[in-house]
Amino acid sequence: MVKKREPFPEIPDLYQMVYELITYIPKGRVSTYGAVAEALGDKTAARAVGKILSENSNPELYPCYKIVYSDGAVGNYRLGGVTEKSRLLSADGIKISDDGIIDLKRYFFGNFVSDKPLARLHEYQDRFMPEIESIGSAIRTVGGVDVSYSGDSKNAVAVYTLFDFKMNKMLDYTIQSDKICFPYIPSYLSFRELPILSKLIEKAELGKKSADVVLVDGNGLIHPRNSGVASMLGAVCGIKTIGVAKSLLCGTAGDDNFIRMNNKVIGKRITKGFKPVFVSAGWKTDLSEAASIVSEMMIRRLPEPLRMAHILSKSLMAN
DNA sequence: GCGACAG
DNA sequence: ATCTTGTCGC
Repeated sequence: MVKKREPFPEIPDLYQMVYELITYIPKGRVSTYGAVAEALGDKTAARAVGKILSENSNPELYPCYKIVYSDGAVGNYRLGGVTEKSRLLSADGIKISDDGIIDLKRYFFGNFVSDKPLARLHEYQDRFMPEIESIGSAIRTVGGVDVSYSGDSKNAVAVYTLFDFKMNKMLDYTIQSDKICFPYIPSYLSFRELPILSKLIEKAELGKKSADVVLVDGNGLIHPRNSGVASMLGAVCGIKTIGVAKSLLCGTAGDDNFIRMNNKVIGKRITKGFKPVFVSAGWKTDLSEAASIVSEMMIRRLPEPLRMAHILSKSLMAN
């Protein structure tokens, strides 16, 4: 099994797929957010399905009122709330009990035809193997990349800061804006942010503003399939990366601050008087040097390259 | 019932 | 990450 440098998989248009899938729910039946997510290939995307349906711009064509909670509760509806959603369902002949529950045994439809694109991405992550090794030569510069989103989450600005490692001072930065076409789904962050981030890295390299190693706002090895955005970004761009996350995606922090999953160390919790951050090796770095680089550059909670990238991208997005 | 699965 | 149409398990 080839574990690296496979071509990056095609990123599906989940928005369009969700809208099309729900048109196949027969009249008088309902489905659930989880069932639609399963048709996409991963039930954990249920919440993303909800978010996508909440942005439905054509309720005449796409009957999102037919999607209810997994316990049979009617659930939310942007255009008129639960009252309107219940009215539409009743008009289809669906009985709703006094406590607002639909009998899913009777009305449920889940037999969607789909090629399950998320399952394909999941498999790609399963095959992906991060290269973990020592950085080797001395670090002179460290970069930080972060992405900020517009209110509707359709556009984003990413910033790559270039820092002098020893001085912990910013030397330069690079900006990239882009449309965002993939929703946020836990453990699938790569597919949302890699397009904009890889463009950003390329632009920084062309401008001679790239660093020896790049801190990424997200995880590397701390990931259910050890395939966080930091690792994938490193592999795609051929750069050394380190993951720095503000909350723990998976695994458990021990008293020794190491994060373990299935008895393997996948990262480290770093606490320097602030709320902790969770560091993991991304691509062609290892945990101990990752932790020491991050720790040395922490004046505040986030290491300076990331803190500045965050501040810059947020302020640029505002304008 | 409440909290969790990066951003 | 913004500004909230989920689901499951502890």
